[in-house]
Amino acid sequence: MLSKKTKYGLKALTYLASVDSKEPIQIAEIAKHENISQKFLESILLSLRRNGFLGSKKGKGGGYYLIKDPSEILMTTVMRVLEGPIAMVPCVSLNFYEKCDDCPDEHECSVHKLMLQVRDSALEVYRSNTLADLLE
Amino acid sequence: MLSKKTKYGLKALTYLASVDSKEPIQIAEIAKHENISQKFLESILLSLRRNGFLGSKKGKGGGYYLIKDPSEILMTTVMRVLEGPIAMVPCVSLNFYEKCDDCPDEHECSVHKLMLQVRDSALEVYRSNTLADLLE
DNA sequence: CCATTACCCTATCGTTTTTATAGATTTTAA
DNA sequence: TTAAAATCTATAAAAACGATAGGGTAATGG
Repeated sequence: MLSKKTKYGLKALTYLASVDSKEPIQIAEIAKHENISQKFLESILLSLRRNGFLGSKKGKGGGYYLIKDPSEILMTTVMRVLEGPIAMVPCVSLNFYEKCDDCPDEHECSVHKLMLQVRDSALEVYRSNTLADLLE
Repeated sequence: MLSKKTKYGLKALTYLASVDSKEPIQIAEIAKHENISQKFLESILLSLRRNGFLGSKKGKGGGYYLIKDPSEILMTTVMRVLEGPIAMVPCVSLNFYEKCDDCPDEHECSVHKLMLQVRDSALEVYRSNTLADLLE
């Protein structure tokens, strides 16, 4: 299951991209427009800022804004920041690899074999989609 | 993340297919061979039986056995029974559809759009793999 | 009858997710 | 300089879920 964090994060990014304004957009506006808990969204936007997707401005007239062009924001990086590993099992993860403690040999493991294919197919989707692609 | 239930279930199915015996295999043997908690495996095998993948025999010499040929066991059906929906979001699920309560219109939703592609790509993998394919 | 093994129900523990609460800090506008 | 508007920070509560254990019941074979 996709976490709400990721879902809300994607929606917020999409909204910011659709508004296409250089002016910062306030959290409250995004939350209202996307039916999201404002406080929850607050922490999501914060992590998106820390990871280089968003810029922010404090005080009156402040808010969040996209730092890069939507066509340069790949879904692979967004997903990894919001959702974590793209692989369904750590032993097939490119960026979050971890050995299974119950598996003596990965190369003999049927689960490994299947999940490798699933990872690759998901990766291809994320790689071929930017934020701009989700807009229209 | 893939749940351990699914992981263990797949491993158990693979083991039963690899043994290729008409004789029932005991839970304890599967659990030991795959390093799985026996009690947990118990409930997993039970649900696999209830869903038509396995047969069982009680008492001395009892155990579980495959009811169909491994080449006829599609990963789509296995995954749906063990893991649930293949889609990451209910609003793009074929077998477990549910409307999002925060989304006024699915067709306008960027998350929907992306997750539709992810679902289709995963589906293609699961459809093209049977239990027999995981064996070798 | 007795040992073995699957079946079934329930409780528990731990983790993660989601949301809520409360305030601190920074910036801007007047 | 002051007040308001907004982001930032920390905490924790609540809910959901995952994984596992315990103990008893039912069937089966010898």
